[in-house]
Amino acid sequence: MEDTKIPEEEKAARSLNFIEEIIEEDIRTGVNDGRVHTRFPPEPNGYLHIGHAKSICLNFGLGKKYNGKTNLRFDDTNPVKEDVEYVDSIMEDVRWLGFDWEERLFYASDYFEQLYGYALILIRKEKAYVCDMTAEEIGETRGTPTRPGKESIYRSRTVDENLDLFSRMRAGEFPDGSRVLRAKIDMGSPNMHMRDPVLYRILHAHHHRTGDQWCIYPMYDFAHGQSDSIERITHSICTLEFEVHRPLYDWFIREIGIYVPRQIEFARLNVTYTVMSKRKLLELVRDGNVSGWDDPRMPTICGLRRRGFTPESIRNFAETIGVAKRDNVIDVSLLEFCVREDLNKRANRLMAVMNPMKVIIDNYPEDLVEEMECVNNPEDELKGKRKMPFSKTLFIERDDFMEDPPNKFFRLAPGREVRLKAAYIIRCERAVKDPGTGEITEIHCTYDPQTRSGMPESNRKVKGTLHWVSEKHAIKAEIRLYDRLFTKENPDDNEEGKTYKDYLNPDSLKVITAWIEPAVLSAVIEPAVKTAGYTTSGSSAAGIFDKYQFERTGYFSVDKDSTPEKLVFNRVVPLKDSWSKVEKVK
RNA sequence: UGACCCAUGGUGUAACGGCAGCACUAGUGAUUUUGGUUCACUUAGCCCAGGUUCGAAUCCUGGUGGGUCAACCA
Repeated sequence: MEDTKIPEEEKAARSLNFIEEIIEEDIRTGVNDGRVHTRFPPEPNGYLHIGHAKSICLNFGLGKKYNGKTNLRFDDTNPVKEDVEYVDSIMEDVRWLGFDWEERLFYASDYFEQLYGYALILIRKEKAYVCDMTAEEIGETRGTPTRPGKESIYRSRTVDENLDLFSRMRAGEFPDGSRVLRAKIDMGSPNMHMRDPVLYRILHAHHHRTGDQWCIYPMYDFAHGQSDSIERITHSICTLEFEVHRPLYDWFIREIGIYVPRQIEFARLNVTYTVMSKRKLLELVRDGNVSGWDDPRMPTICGLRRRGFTPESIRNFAETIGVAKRDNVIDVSLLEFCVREDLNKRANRLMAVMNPMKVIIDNYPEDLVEEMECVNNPEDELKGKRKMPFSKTLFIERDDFMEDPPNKFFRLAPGREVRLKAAYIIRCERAVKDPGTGEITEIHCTYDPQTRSGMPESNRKVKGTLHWVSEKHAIKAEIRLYDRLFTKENPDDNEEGKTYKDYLNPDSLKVITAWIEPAVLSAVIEPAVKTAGYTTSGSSAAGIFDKYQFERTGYFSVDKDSTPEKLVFNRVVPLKDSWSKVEKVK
């Protein structure tokens, strides 16, 4: 049996994604002397989202796997859209995900002078020229995907004239939009990107790093590949929409005559019930549909962090979804699975009642308080135990009682027995109703003193086990119950005249007050709320971001809005609930 | 009606010309002091048509379907 199993495992271990295959082939054939060097190249014009996380895990993961390096490089060639606010948040997010670029933090703007030199090379080779057409004219003469473009009348300028004009562009002699530097390639190319693309535009704008040093800025195509080359990147991994740019990427490298990196494209991530485009995410923030970039309903990394996702769960998610070239939409339930899987083994349990129903134990002494011992985490003995006060008046969930229950209902009902977890078996004697509304106000039960947890009698078979809190000991806390932001699997797939906003889920946030066992105070208040200064960094403020499983309910994370007076929890994800399915069937 | 890319259960991803596997989801059952976890099982797949081959998910050709590209954005 063993010898059939081993090859199977080896086979599985050898199962590579197409990028790893390319890399291993390159290593095998000695390309770049077997060196592997990747980079993650965000533009600092927005917050990172789960799609970027896929790219981060991919790039840094490859660097690690093949004993190589991974750079963080900000693609900051458009000063009008970029800002240090984004630079900072991006670095925080990458670090939080667990990756380290070491001393290799770079900016495309570091290379502006070098890039300018490369442009000069192309001009001298008669491969680039200054064009005086307006943006509109350039657009009109570019043609369409099915129709070739027309050559610019400035295409035939002499090298000297181009050199002169380009240096004067740099010197600031011309207003924005008056001239550009263009590559001289092929206006008839079936690939639009090869139709004399713009290399430099005039932009009298303040840059977050170079200040007012420059008034001409390179375009993405002219900056990205060359930056890769300068950094000796071996495998430049980007998303599919850049596939059509690759001939241009290669053209620049070849014509300038510099180190040759290789661009490889993969399919970007999509997730059900959310949107991923920076524009739409920005709109949601700007229009107040969410509270900010880090709203726990957002697919942003800071949103997921605040929601209570762990870096491990996101890394595992990225690993599980794989990498390929076909378009894909990942079921959000896989993300939820990944965080449950992680939190199940690390989150301590606590009892919390979300929707309280008063239970009075009629035969329990009036003022007695017993300390019940609870296991903190059944998956991890090392997490130890805690004490929980038990008294005559308790709260259980309203949902855990039914006056006239169906067959499959395993919880409390008149005449039925149920176990209070870590405490006693109780029996429901009667329910008291408000004579006016008919609403049940309290339930009277009796307990069996011989069934305290640990006693021999406690092993008696009962159908259900409930969580509970002692009324006078419970701590009130605000709980934010989050659900998916959209009601539609693909909000971008909108019918007649609707937009993605028409599918916003009105119930994506419900705020309630819950009653939590007092252990939550020592667990949370002490380290968290008493710690001065909360930050969103996730590392500096112990307590904030701490995660618990509220028994039978879900996983919850301490929100940064918590104060010494009021605890706030975010629901990361509910527990799987096979009872709700049974209920739905009927 | 151009160029390029893609096509395997509901979703995602394997297979390197030799029995289509894994994960999520869904369903069934067992265990359980969480209707959680864990465990077992079930349903369900190679876009179509030709060709090459002893043998095709895999190679070739042609369809079909989907995606990308016409910012002085990245």
